[in-house]
Amino acid sequence: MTSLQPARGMHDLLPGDHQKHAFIITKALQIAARYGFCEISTPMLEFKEVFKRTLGTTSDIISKEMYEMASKGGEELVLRPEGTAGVARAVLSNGLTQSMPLKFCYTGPMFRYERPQKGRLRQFHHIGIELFGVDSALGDVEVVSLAYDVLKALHLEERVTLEINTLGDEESRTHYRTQLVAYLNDHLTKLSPDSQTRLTRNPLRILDSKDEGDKRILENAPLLKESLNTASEDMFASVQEGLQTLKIPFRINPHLVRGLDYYCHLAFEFTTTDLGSQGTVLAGGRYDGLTRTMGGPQIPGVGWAGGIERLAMMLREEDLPRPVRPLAVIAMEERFSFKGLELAEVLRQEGFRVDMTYENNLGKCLKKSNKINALYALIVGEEEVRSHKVTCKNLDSGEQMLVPQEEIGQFFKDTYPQGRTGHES
RNA sequence: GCGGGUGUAGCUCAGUUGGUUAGAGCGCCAGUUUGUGGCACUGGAGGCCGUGGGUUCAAUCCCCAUCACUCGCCCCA
Repeated sequence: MTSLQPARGMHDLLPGDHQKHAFIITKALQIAARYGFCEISTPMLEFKEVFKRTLGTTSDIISKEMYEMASKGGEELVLRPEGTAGVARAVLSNGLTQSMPLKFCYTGPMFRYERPQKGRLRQFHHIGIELFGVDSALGDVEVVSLAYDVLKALHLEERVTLEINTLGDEESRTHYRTQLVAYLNDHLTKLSPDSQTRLTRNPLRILDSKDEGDKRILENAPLLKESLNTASEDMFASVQEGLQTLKIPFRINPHLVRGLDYYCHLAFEFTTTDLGSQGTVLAGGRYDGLTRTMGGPQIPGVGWAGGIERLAMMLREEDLPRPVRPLAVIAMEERFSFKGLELAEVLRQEGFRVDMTYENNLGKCLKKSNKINALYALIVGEEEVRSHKVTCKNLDSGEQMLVPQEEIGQFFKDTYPQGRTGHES
């Protein structure tokens, strides 16, 4: 197949969007660092078991959305559909369990074989954090607070709603599941077909149903709240208290359920109405049972993942950092091109962004300089070379002056200090 | 995976109740200006009308299939 299209649900990230992604990632990592989280990377390919054991075989992700392949040695490998299980695996593989707590952040592509839609791709990108080894609500609060700070840094906090819920500990959840299943079984025939299958696979998910008939039945269903044991209740209360202390607005949504098996206690989602049906922009929760399901020791954990594409779609142009305006070098004749390149190199060493204009026609080159939004054009022609100077033209004001070539670095350091991107001083 | 919509120039979109050379705006290139840009004017390039098949004297238009995107469901970030 030689179609010139990318494979379904796979998108090229062109410079415009790439900048948005980079901006989101930079902000998130920066803020994560303030909370003491370190960046790690885990492989995109993992043994299938890593996800199968932990996410639950009934979840859609495991049952139908994984890109699977066999290695030459016959091992079952999959493209990772999410980040948490891989990070947890890395904790165990590398024997990091000795020094808790562990605070990690990560970013990278994830893969799910789903029907693509806006905000739902087959290869998409997550930015996520995981906190291991803290079983108190303090961890939950800190993790949510970190998420909130990231959204604030992206100027998104106003357009997003934080919903939280608790799934309780294992005891509470098991108790509740029995109650709920018993109740729903009485209304089995009136449930939507989707919910009828969910009843056996993942009954808690029915709480989240959008079907009107289901919603009516659920009005009288037993509440998870009533099945919580005191430990679970206290935990949830502390989380709320912590969020209130930090003035993070939230709403309790008793119907909020996470799809993956490893979640317990806190579940939360930041959602938006701006993105159609893919409204969840960042979500996570607590997963105390995860490492044990993997065959390791029991290590409590909380974390979240944000969908970079979804966040990027919400960004407004004015919230993005304005790119630094470059300097444009124009050689009037071909024989002066290397002179121009030499000047460019001096300025690049000083941290300026310098674009060569590549042609030898002044009018054309000035046009090109405008197009790349250059602030100055540096013109090197016969006169300049003879006098060892360079014409520096401000493209906003039209003013221009002759600057001695050996002073060019200092000249721009003085007149255009903001232009020195990435310069280490 | 289920149900609906869309696919015409680089982008946003007209259009043809089936009929010769398929249009606009923006963008791009060139000229007016061979050492001075943005504005303006003039000209130009660029489409197998998503792809494959069918009906027809004739298909960009009708039919079928397929691919991609999109909306809702499902699921999830």
